[in-house]
Amino acid sequence: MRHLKDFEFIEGVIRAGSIRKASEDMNITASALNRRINRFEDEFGYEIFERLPRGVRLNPAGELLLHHIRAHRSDFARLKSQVSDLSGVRRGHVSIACSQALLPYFLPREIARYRTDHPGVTFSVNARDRVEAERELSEFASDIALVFEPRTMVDFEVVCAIAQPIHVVMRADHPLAGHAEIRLRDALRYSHVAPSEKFAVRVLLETAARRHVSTQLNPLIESESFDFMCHYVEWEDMISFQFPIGLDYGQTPDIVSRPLSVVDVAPGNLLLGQLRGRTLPVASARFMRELITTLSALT
Amino acid sequence: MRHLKDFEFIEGVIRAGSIRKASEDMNITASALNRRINRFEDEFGYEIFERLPRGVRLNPAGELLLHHIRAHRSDFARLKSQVSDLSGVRRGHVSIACSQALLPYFLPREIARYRTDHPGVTFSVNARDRVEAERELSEFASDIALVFEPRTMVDFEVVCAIAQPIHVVMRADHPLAGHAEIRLRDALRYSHVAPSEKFAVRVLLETAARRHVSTQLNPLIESESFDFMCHYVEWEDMISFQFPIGLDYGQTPDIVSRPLSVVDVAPGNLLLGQLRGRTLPVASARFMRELITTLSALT
DNA sequence: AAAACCGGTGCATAATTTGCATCGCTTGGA
DNA sequence: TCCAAGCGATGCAAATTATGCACCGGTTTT
Repeated sequence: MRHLKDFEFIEGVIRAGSIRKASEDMNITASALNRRINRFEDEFGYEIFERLPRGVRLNPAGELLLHHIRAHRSDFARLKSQVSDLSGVRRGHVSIACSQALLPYFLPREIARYRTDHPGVTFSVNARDRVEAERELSEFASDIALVFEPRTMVDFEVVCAIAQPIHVVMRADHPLAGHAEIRLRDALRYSHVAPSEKFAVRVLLETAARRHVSTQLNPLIESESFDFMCHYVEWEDMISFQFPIGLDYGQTPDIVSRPLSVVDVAPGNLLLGQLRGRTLPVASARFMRELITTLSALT
Repeated sequence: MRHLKDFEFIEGVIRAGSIRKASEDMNITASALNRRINRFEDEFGYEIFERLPRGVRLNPAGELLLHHIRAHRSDFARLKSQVSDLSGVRRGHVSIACSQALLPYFLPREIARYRTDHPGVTFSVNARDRVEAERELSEFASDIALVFEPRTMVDFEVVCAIAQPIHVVMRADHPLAGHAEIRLRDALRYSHVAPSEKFAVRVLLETAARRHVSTQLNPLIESESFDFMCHYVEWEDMISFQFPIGLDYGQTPDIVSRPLSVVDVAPGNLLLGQLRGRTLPVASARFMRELITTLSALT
């Protein structure tokens, strides 16, 4: 696409950090690339790079331009997908940044169902924590985010929210398995594994535990992988924590989950969101609509 | 701006309706222009024009592209105004489509006040009816619309709404001037002028009148100019109708206005709006914020 | 003090774009 | 029915523009 050439070169220079390095990456001489950059700045009316002794760096105007470039590129992709939709082709791409809990059961099921109707639509799905997810949205690297309790919310437009109480995951023969609902102080008496503070589960548990001096988290094992933690309890008699949407009901009979009492621990909010004010590509918008339907039915 | 060249040519062709005509307008040969269009369609992957015997016309894909072009151009202008804002220059342009009622008093006062703080900001202000206003927004021809009761609302995002009861405008010695509030059936007993059905005032009056068989509008004079109508009552003893925001309180002592009873006639909604989902240029966004403040204080 | 990078520039060359002439086609009026 | 007018497409040479190469002056690193 001809009119995006300059933008591509600019992004290349940003990535490489210097015009010379970028020129090697992009099959062009440094002098030609240099002239393109200079010409663009001339026409644009403002410098977008600071010239440093060891290369170049975006100045504030350049940061704004970079955001514009990304927005424009994504807009153009959306335009193309709209146009190809006109010609009856059901194509497109959906990129999702999500919490780990959605990876094993929820999203595979949703995506597979969606793809039976839209086999031409491709997906990229990546686990991101709540900070990364928002950054990806604002860089147009992901269309849709589905995360628990995103931390900063300026660019994150919440499209749908559902509450998920934290569940205790344990072997079926665990003493707590008899309860329909588990009190936090009971749970914490047993050996437990827990995720790091990066994750909403841990934050919610700590917040709840701090309400009473007697309750306190003492995870014997910390991990960043919920997959690991939930499987660990199969091998050593411990309890783990996870949101129910990340649990596979009835698939593994020797592992069970029971909700923590919401009296003790506030439920986590699973938030479906996108970049504020952005119009999503058709495929993403359609898939998001499906997600909203499914999530709404969960409550 | 180099990367917009193709877009400019495409818009030129759309305007002219044929490549040859457009080529005359734009200092280029028909053959060169033809090749640019063809090359663009090649790279874009889809035809955007239907070739007709007497010229070319946009196909549906082209319509989408046109919207993208307009959005991109406006985005780029916004980017520039953001960048010039960085360098401390308070510049920019605000374009407004509004109902007639706002032209004589409200907007001049608002704009003048705004410009004392931002002397670098320029304005364009045009009277548009409620259908035209929305079209201008969606074509990026105006940033802000301020109209009574816009008819179709798909692309119109309401940012602020205030209710305005219709006022009766008359000479100070008119019998009705003694009432603090006027009943519709009383008003319609007197000779009156009225705007055409294009205007919200007329629609609201007709709707109200239809509630009783006895009340009926019989305008002796119809006009599309509220300015004309409100001044006419100075010369012949009639009554006219207008929203209070279009009236100049206390400036002309021999002309007075009194509200129609809201029991009889529903108030008109003055709606401040923009194109749905659009991020306005900085200057427009700031001015809109001012408008919201002023309008909110009116209620 | 020298080597390694960096962005910028003059100049010849390569690549692209343009203008001109012309083709084939459809349409509207004599 | 035919012909002129208007349209988009295209081959080819000229003009314009971008590129590559060699090199400059500067700063940082060694």
